[in-house]
Amino acid sequence: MTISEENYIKVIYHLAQVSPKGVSTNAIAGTLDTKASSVTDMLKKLADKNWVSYQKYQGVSLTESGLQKAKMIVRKHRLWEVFLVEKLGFAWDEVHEIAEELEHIQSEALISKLDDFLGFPTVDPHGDPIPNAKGEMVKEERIVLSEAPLHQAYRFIGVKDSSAGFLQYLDKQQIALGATIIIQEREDFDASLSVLINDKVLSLSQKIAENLFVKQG
Amino acid sequence: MTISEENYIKVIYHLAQVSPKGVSTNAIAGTLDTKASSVTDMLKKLADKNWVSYQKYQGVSLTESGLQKAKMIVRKHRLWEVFLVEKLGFAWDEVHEIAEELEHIQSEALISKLDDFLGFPTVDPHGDPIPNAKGEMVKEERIVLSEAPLHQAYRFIGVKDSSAGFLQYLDKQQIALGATIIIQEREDFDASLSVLINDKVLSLSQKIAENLFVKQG
DNA sequence: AAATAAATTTAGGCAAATCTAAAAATAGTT
DNA sequence: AACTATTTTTAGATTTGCCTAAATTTATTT
Ligand SMILES: [Mn+2]
Ligand SMILES: [Mn+2]
Ligand SMILES: [Mn+2]
Ligand SMILES: [Mn+2]
Repeated sequence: MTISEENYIKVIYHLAQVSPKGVSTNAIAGTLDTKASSVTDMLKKLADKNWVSYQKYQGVSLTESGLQKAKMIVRKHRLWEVFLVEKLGFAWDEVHEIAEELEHIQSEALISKLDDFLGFPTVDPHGDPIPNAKGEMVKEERIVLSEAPLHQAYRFIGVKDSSAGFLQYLDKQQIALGATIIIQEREDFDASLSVLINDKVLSLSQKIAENLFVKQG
Repeated sequence: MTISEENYIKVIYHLAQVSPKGVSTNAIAGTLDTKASSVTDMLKKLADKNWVSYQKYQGVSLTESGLQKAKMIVRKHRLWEVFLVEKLGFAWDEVHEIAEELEHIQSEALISKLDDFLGFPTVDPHGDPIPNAKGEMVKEERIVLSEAPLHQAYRFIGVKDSSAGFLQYLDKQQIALGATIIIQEREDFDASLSVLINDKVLSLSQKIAENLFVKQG
């Protein structure tokens, strides 16, 4: 499998979370910053190799073997992210691009030993689940803060947007994974929230709140 | 710089250690397991980018900037090898191929943090020196055991051949880096050696002895 | 100094991954 | 239902890295 094929498979996997019926050519092109015609070419190739099922004009979805491939790439990506943050001391907003390269290193033995070295982590630095060697992962029950009821204690367990900009904003506000959040008030006008985060009062715009995953307790 | 270009530059660097006047097209083709005509194509490209100086039929040598590039690739290769052995628990005969891929990961910050994490090692698991961020490395004074005088105490500090086969042979004989070696006798007939390694008697063929780097003391 | 052998380069081609421009299919809108 | 806009695919090129076969240059023998 080439690096390019792997990148396509992974993008289709991620986009399929939102569009389970079929991922569009344009959506893939947008994510990979390439042209729709290039995507069409690649989809034919991926279909030939039986990693996606594809019918002209109808979008694609991963086959069982494509799904398995995708999960292994995601597994590698997230394990490397844990390594970069936990062992090398990178900040959580610095690791994505590097992991984007590291995820393509082939060796099975390497990933298995890395997993062991890291203590078999179940989530990456952004709160995303890490598939195990079989592709299984626990999908933690989680909701976005913007839709959570008031006056309940939540724990901040993941980000929806993991762009450097957003992560740096959270750093600046000292909002870190694991923080306790209680919504005190939701403004009718702009849906912004007044929250208590680790006992400090903060105001969060709707844009921010809908990118924070929380769970009860 | 593409992965292919990096592989060529690194091979030219290694071959130049043995042929400082100029590396031949065939030597490169042999090492990279590719055809001479492909090498010629690439040499033109590398010359255009000023990483090698190349004249038809006369072989190539690295330019100053090519040499610097080569050292950085070697640096990455050897640092990753240290990581794989010291942190992940790979054996010294298992790491070369994996490092062959890892050496192409781009991030400067990654290598700098990895170097720090590993405690700024100066040699890799095979005893080869690791260039620092500026490309400087200490070249330890060393000789091959096959040419060393009798009855002196040497320390085993590196291998000339670092193929898995040779390394596994050394493992089997329990000859590890750092071992003390004293030559007791050299056979006239086949130049084989009778040696004392960590106080155990062993017989080494010339083929073995000429692939062991040692230093006095 | 020829003749032969070996090394190297050139010529022409191929596959992967991309692009632009044009054509075709689908979706949305009067 | 017909028209328009959007999405997607096709056609034709380009670049990179590689190949085979043939030509050329350099090295080695007679
Ligand atoms: Mn990637
Ligand atoms: Mn992540
Ligand atoms: Mn390599
Ligand atoms: Mn090594």
